[in-house]
Amino acid sequence: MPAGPDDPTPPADGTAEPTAKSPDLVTIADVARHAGVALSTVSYVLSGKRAISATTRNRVLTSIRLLGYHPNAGARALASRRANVIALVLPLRSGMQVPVLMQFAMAVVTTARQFDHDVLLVTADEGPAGLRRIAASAMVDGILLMDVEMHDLRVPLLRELARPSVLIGFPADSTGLTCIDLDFHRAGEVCVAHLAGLGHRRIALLGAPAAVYDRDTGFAHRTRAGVLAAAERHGITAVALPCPEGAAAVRTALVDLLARQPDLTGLVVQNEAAVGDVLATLPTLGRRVPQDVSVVAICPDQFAEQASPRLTSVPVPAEEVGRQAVSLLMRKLVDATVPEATMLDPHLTVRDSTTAAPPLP
Amino acid sequence: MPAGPDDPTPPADGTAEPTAKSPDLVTIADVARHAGVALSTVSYVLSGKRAISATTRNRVLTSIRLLGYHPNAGARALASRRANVIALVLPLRSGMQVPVLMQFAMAVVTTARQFDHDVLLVTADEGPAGLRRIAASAMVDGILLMDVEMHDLRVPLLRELARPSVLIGFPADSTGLTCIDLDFHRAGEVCVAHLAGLGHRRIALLGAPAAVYDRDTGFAHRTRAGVLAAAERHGITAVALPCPEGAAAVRTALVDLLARQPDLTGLVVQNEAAVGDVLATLPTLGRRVPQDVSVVAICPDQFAEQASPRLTSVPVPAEEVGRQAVSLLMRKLVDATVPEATMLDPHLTVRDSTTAAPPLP
DNA sequence: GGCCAGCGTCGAAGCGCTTCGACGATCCCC
DNA sequence: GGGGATCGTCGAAGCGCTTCGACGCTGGCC
Repeated sequence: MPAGPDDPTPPADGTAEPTAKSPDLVTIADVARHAGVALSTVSYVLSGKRAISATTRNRVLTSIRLLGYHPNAGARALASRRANVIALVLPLRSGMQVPVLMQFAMAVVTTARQFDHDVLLVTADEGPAGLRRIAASAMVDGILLMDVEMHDLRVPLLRELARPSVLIGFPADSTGLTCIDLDFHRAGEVCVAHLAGLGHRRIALLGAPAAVYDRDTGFAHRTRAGVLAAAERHGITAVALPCPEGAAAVRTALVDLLARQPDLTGLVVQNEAAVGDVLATLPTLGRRVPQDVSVVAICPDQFAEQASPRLTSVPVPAEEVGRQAVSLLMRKLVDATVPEATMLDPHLTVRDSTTAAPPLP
Repeated sequence: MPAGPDDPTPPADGTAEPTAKSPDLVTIADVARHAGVALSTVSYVLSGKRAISATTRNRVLTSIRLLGYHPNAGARALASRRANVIALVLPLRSGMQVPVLMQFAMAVVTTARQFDHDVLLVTADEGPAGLRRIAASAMVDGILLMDVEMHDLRVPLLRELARPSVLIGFPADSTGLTCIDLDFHRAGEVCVAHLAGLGHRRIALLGAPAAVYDRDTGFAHRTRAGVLAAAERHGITAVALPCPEGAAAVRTALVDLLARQPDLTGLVVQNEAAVGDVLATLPTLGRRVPQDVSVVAICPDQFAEQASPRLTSVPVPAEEVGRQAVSLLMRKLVDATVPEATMLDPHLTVRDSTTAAPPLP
């Protein structure tokens, strides 16, 4: 038991038996009494909002430790009008983008804790009403919204909500909002530039499943736009197709694609759930990777490393986005002004799945 | 004027149209005044803890709607000693089991909302101290703990914590605790029984990555025990190996396995992240699935359906576990007694990856 | 030596809600 | 027709904390 995990200083006192069963029953009043100071003094020790002499502070801190005091969150929220909790709104549908989502969520929780905040998990299926409830009940101080669509119903609500929020992803109109994301337009361009630099002249983008485009999800559209723009600029031809998930569906999609573009030599894949199957299927269609077809993926590094061959990729920096999103939100909570738009630069890592274009037949 | 962002103007009574934007400023007192009843009456309308005449109730409800009233969560928690929030403790490490985790988390949130509770997301990296903090601060009414290890430090803490909890997974000693999980021992047995029934005499289990066994994670050990026990009972030989993730690592593992067991015809795979690669690699090692080797997976249905060939599998019923875990916790919150152990029955779905054993050479 | 500044501490007033006991009105039954 | 049982409503007392104004001290300065 003395293996206390992050207890600043465990029971300093030989005999003390503060472990007592009594759970949340120790209040600030108990601490004050035990330390022989006023209740408000304990509060000021905890918040640091007024100067307290070192002597008093130590006495209070000792009592706190001895009694195992933890401030009651509800009372604190009520009195201070700060819950020290932020909401993280995730899309309900599981399946798509899951590992990235998870990485992101974990980064959010970890970072929030560093700011002494907790995270309330909210699913998108409650829609705008859910946001309103969470905000109006003063349950959270701020809101982090993921998987924002271009024409998201929740966006106008957020604007009027009078609670700070940060969006992951960009809606069509982001004025007055704080948004952050990877710069997917540039990510698309970077992939194409890499392929073009290797001499590829006919390429394709295999993107998210069709449903994601239909839902008007920003990142998918932006990547496609980036790919097509860069292709035009480099004077190479590119087609962009959605890409389903599941080995069989991927095969069908590839067969289709190769029928349309038999002399295709470069592929950009933005679908982490499908990229493994793409790699496994291409050889069975007579296309070795990278000798016949070079593949660039937009996916988490972890996937790219584990694939075979290891994938040249532009990683989605989920952790970085999570961290920065929380930081932005925290700055807004203490009402610093923050930039409206933060676009993270894409970085392409060259691995084994791309090489110089084969000589023209 | 009603556009005032956080104008403390209370409904001036009479003619005032308090619909205003003012966010969390409408309190139960405003509602009471607007409806012309006592504050406590509004509270009783909301909680239903005392009879209220239909007339009064409707008047109050109308006022609530008109004013856009939402109870302040902090005040409610303070007064009622119930936060209406449960904690969901997830393992920090992303990567492993991610889609199952996500499915599970979503089911938890959705179910909790049906019970009018919200979910606080906690990562395991704060360890026991984090649990203690969450519980002692009365921030949550109950705790859901995932990814329990056999000898989990948090388990003894939970026992003494005086806050209801439900564990997903079984620690070595689960007395006094409420636990729920798929019955992995039987899941292992069911897989073996299926293969044995098809005439397979030499099989193997490819399990979780070695780290998971080293961490003493219950489900991995239990499945292995179930597989080995059933194999013995059926008089067939079985070996159990951990299975790494990533296409290249999977290939190595398979090559090893086939070197050790060249006449192997049945495979149980309990590693959703690797099963795709297993299927893709076996043919390249001269083993067609299912003609030469039958494969049964323990993985989410979604994976099994999308694989090629479609996998005979025992699904991990993540949603069901999530739902039931929340239900158990809710029952404990109103202090009903609940069963200590809930083991969900495994169900094997036959698809295209298993078939009768090839004739002996 | 007396005065004015902090400094450190205290007491009390809420924050918005739940809940308990009280108290008129009804209603029913004998 | 009167007495006791509801029924519906109200007022007030907290829940545990933050924060504001007040106040006694100490110390530097003229």
